Amino acid sequence: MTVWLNHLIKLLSLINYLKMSEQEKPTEEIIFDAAQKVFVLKGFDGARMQEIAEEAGINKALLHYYYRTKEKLFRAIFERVLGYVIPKVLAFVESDETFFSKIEFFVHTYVELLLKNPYIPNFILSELNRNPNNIADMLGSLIVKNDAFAKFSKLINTEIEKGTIRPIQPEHLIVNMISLCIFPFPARPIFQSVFFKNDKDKYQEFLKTRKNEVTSFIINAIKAEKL
Amino acid sequence: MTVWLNHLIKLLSLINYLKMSEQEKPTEEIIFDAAQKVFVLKGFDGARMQEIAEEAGINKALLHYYYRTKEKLFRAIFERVLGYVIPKVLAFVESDETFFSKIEFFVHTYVELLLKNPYIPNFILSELNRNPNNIADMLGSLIVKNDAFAKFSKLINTEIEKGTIRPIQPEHLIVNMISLCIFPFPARPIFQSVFFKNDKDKYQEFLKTRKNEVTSFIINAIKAEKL
DNA sequence: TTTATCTTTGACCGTTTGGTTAAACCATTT
DNA sequence: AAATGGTTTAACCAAACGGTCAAAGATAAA
Repeated sequence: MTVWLNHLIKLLSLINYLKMSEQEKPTEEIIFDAAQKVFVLKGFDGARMQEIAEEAGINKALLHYYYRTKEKLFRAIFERVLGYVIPKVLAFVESDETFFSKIEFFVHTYVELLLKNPYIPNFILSELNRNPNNIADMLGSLIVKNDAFAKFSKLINTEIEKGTIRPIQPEHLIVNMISLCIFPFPARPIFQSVFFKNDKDKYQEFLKTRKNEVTSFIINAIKAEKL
Repeated sequence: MTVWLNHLIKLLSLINYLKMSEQEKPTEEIIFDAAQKVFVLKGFDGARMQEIAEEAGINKALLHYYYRTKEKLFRAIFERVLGYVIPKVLAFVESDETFFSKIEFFVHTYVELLLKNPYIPNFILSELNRNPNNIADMLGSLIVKNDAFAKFSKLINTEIEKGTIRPIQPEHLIVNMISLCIFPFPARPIFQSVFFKNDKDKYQEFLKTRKNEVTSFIINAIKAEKL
């Protein structure tokens, strides 16, 4: 009888847990999401612990209970964002068969990622400015570990030898690719107002068309001239 | 005799003024330069009025005597920076004879400008994030007034008709040109650590080589294929 | 029911922040 | 030499900030 009751209690507890994991996120995650929202929008200096607490619907003291300081909370958010973004972007090296389709894959995944998370570039850039050394090292280890750059570098040199693309320093090519993908997002307010009379939808449409435009721009820039 | 003395006094006063304008800048300018230095490096939220005062070697109250609030001081700096940067960049439209040399002119002046003022992009981007509407309007009026975009747009379409370049939407081309020039500067800490093992000099050299690399990258990307 | 542990809160603290004020300073004018 | 008006300062202020604390609530075990 007691055993039976015990099982029942455990079952009820399990049901309750499943309910919770659907509706009531654990506090730690609520805080995390709220903090990400505020930090990404306002940067470290502009964000207020009070605002994060309100966004999470909790007391300010509870923030410090889970993440002791503002700096630690920010660091956790920053690492989470990087951990989410970087693998997605590096995947292109292992992706398709031909070199040009790899480039297409890269541009498309990058731009689509930023269409869903348009504030991430500004978030990373402003933190880069606030604290260049720490972050650069952190990023570096994440990327170097994957060895994506070395792989891509080899790919490029192979294509140059094959004669499919003109000679270009791998660093230049990848910096160009990244610049073309990212920059229109943090610079959105300028381009949107100058080119599209501040029409939000038109700029959104413009960003979508860039997926194909930038791809062919890059390929045209590097492909070898026909003899 | 009195007249003679008067002249002498005025002459001495003039000498004194010339001396001053060489060595002792007027306080207002000292403040301005100090504020620019601090704001550009730390952004609006990160900058402290106390720090600006110390940088200028004056009392904090004197800041408020000349520029009543932090917001007003920042705005003055921001307008000055924009007023310095934008005309230099727009000059390319009126510059050389051929279309391709215009592009070369644009890239070279832009990159050289940023080599001298590498923190300006981050400064503008972070302010863009903090206050998109105001600034975008301000930028817009500065550029629209000059009508540079319309002129460049016409130039592009002419070249397309002539068949010297492949069809491309002017907005895409100019966004690409700007992205390629600017982005490596605010993203410096990443690229420098990932590609150059944090070697400052090597990255500086890399940025210099971009002047030619980016120019030919763009031209290759848009020039029409030979039949 | 009691006990022990984890979670949550309101009230509070010391510091820093942007901004003010009244008085001192200083060069001209009268 | 006295008055004037712009400049500079030390001292000060209220508000906002990140962070702490003791106590109340909740939860599950003994």
